[in-house]
Amino acid sequence: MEPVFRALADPTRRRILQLLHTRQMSAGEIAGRFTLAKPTLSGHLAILRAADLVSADRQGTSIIYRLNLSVLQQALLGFAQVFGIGLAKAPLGRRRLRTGAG
Amino acid sequence: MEPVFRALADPTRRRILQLLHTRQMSAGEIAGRFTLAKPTLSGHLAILRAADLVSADRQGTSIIYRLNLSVLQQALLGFAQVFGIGLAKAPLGRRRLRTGAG
DNA sequence: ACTTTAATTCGGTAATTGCCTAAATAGCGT
DNA sequence: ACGCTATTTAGGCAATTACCGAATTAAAGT
Repeated sequence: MEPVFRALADPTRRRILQLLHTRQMSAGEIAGRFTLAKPTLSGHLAILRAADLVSADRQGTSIIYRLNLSVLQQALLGFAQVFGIGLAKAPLGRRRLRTGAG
Repeated sequence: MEPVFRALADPTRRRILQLLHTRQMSAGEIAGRFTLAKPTLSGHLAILRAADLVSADRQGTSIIYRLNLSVLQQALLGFAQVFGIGLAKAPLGRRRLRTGAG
């Protein structure tokens, strides 16, 4: 929980999570969405990995990152509960995917 | 939202919010719950104020801090919604207050 | 084995953070 | 105005953070 909140503190890392919520993505593809250098993004991804907010799997020369939504949910839930804020999984199915070129 | 997540990153500040959820409290009383120096706590409170997570009202020589629960709720809601996580206000009424000496 | 592509690790820098003690500010009672 | 209590501001220090370019590691194709 501590590393999760620490990870969420940075806006770049929150954007990465949002990006990975739409679909899984390679490190390079993620880096391409930002104006930061790749080593910088790699560092952010390492922090997200340490917080278990994302998982990484090598696929050829690429490393594919995906969001661990349940970890994020659990962290938000645990925190929100302390304040009597209820938190519930959304009805199944994500936001509609965009078709065509992004 | 940015300053809120930045504020939530520190465990001391999260504990302060939890403390203020049970009841409002003076700066000194808050400081008494921690082993940190008062100026350090004062700094944390300033950050929470800047994020609008707490409000401060002078009452005599004391300054009474109270939690802005709705701001916390809104921040968590806004963030959670992006991930399709629903978040709802709890049924009215806080955690039972402790009677007697604390 | 060499090259290409993809990502990380290394080494270093500027800015921020969290902490402290000492000093200043603010209100209240005398 | 003086002293007491409560809190913040100021000044400084060590640790962490976010960033970069250069070098390294890893996998796959030639």
